Amino acid sequence: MAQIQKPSIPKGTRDFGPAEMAGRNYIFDTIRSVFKKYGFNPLETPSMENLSTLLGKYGDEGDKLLFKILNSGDAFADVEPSLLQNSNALSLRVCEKGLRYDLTVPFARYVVQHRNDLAFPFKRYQIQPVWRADRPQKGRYREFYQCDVDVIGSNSLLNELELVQITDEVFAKLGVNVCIKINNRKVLSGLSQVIGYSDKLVDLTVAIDKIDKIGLDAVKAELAECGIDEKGISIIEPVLLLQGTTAEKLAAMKKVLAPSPVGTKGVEELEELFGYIATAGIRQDVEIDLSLARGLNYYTGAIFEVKAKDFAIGSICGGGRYDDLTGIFGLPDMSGVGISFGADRIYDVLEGLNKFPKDAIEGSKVLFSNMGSAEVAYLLPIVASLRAQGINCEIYPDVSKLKKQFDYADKKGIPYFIIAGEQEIGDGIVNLKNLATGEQKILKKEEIAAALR
RNA sequence: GUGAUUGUAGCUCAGUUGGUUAGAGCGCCGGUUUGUGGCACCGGAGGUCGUGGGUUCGACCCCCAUCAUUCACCCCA
Repeated sequence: MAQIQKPSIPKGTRDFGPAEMAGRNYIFDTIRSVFKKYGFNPLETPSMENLSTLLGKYGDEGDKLLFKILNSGDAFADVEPSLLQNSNALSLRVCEKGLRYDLTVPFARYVVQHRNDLAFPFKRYQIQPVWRADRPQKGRYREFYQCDVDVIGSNSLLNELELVQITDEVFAKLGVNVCIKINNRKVLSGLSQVIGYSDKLVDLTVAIDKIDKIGLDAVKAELAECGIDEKGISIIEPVLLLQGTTAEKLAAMKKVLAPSPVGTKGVEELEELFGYIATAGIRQDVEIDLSLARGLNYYTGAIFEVKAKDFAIGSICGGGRYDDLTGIFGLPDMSGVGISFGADRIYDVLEGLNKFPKDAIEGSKVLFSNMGSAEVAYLLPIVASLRAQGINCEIYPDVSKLKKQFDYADKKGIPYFIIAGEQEIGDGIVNLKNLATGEQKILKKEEIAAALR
């Protein structure tokens, strides 16, 4: 034992034992049930995609975080020696596949490939793991699950509303208070136009996204570093500091963005969406957050982010509208919008706030003792009959001391234990013990099922 | 990719200016109780102190390297 290296799993990956799986399935089931309720259908795509499908969709930063898969066979067979100096070019030469980085891009690829078979607007949900070669830390894993809902082929902002409703309902069911933050990329574009730096949109969004973390002054410094002049910064500043009601925020933004048609469109979209939201009876907090930018390159309209109010772990959902994602794959004019629930972070939130229901583990209801072959023969038909009635139960497989069998039941959290030895067999009965109270009952075979309900 | 942090029993951790057989709690196994668990008491197994070098009469402790861990930044679920 000491000689052998302890086995391990790769950095940023995890095993999920029975206890974790109970919690995870509770989350997946809850989310899935809401997705279905809104008319979304399931989709699964392969773990790996062609690298060409993935590259360039997530920005430079995202490209670096892609897990690439070495070609099978002798991948390096015909590699020119000069390539060995350039790891970037080399990796493209020897890897033609990569692990999926999110579920949205594979979804867009799927839609383009199957465009003739789909009914549009196409609504699908997808719950699968994704992989990112990030350095792991709290709430960040290299393999984690996303639960995506997307509608593609409709420009209506009712779709955005539906995503807000879904988010609202999911977190109501999970018992978590969240804040749903909404922004619009067009507003950000408009902002960059208004200050005369429409080419600096990405720098602008990256900088103002940080305002919560590093503060106004640091953001201004970063903007200046990007080459934006004082006049531009002074135009942006009041917008970043917007306070008050949604209506007040919208009015102020409208004013600033008036010179920009795109920006004005963005404000109008926000207005319309918040108009819907006001009438939809949303219970969770929903607010406009201009500092919300989101790095993913493909968003063009609404942007969503959800944070837990009572637990610090970064965002637990993110999404937005993308007008051109399918265009990259050769199908233009197909706008989509979606949101992704981060199941692993939601798990951490539920655990941190102690919000998992107590009965999440659906293990055996009763354990049957094993006191020998005659006793087992007597019990097996009873076991089978309970199972036929939908009661989870098991029989201890080895003949051993009752202490050991009791311990086993305790550890697995099985609430009842049935003892049947010579005495019981003779009388055609069974001894049912409630392990929590210690109470014991003598029951006829037919009475067992009723006693367990 | 950048900056830190930690690495001693299955788990959580002690280990005094470097000194002989490296400790505790929990867990595990056995016994008190050969058909009645949780409690209690008694006993036991289990570690080449992450790995590889170096300094030293002597290293868990100091130095270097390496791997792993955790956290923060970047970015994100």
